[in-house]
Amino acid sequence: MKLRSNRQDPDAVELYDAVAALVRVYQFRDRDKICCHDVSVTQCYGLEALIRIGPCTLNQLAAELYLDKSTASRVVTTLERKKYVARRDHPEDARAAWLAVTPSGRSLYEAIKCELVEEQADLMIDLGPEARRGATTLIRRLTASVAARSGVTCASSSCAPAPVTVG
Amino acid sequence: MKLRSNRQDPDAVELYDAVAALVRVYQFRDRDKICCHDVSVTQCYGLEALIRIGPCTLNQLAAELYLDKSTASRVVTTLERKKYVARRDHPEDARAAWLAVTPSGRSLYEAIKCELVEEQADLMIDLGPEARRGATTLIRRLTASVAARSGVTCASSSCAPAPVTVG
DNA sequence: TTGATATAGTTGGTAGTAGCAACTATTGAG
DNA sequence: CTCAATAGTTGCTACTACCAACTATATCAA
Repeated sequence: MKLRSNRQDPDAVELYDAVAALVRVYQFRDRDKICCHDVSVTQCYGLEALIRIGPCTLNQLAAELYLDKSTASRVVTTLERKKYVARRDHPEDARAAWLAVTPSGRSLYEAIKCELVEEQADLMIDLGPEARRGATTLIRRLTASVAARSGVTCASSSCAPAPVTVG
Repeated sequence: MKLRSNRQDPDAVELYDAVAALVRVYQFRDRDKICCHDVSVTQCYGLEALIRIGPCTLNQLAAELYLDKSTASRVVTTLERKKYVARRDHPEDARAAWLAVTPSGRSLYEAIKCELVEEQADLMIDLGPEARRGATTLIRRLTASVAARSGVTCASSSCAPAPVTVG
């Protein structure tokens, strides 16, 4: 593990600033677009996760969304009330729920995604062709790196009592 | 304006998926790290904005954060209660507030940023040297593109009354 | 089988996020 | 001076998020 220094890696500072700005502006865009429909951003993420991983239990969904199970439960409750998700009995475990997107949930998500992708296409016009390729690859790699480190809830270098983590 | 088509640009779909994943995983990381300190993610963004643009009015802050002024007001109220921000009288307009970060607010933000940048440095280890350069540039360009289009709250191609979406 | 323990999910409680609408105070224009 | 516009605050509603406590079911062990 790298020692903490007052003088930080300038590349890291730049990348932090860049990603922070991107995340903020995307959060806003998502709020702006997604909330025009019947759902909030979190609800839309929930729908997306359920479509991506298929029918699953609440705990699986919560893990997928990096949320507490109680929060996930309430998100599902709202989506259920709006008829976009159905809670059924789990075939093998009577304790567990079996969450599935309804047809109307699927088509809502398709509509939202369609609009967002179209926006994306519009703004890629400003990017050169080789940049388009590179951007996706880089962002994926970055995401993978963050995700790989994020399993460790609060035990990493920062927050916790005892850092002493791996390299 | 481009016509909506059933067959969407595959590059755009890829980039949308990649950025969506990045945003989600960053939101989680931010929650995880920032909330170990005394503030929420939104409060931290508020602090960051105030430091970045300097003392300003509430409306300016709200615009910077893409938030409604009422939400911004409450965020400031919380930051004020925690002694990280001070509300003073505006020198020229008696209606307006003059928001300034306190020394303790500044040092809290520095500490948080320091940790996040360090994380960033850690995960850049997984990126090749040329990728590091490229990533920042691309993400900046992408952010600028999104931001440029985001002034248009709900008047763009999307949100409007009648989507007539695809199958 | 029964009892201890673990797991899946829900619910209560608290704090914060977010927008709209209504309101107060102040400014600025005519 | 009066009226419209603007800056901020507050009431309201819905949702997000966590922890802790709880119910029901499952699983392991004796």
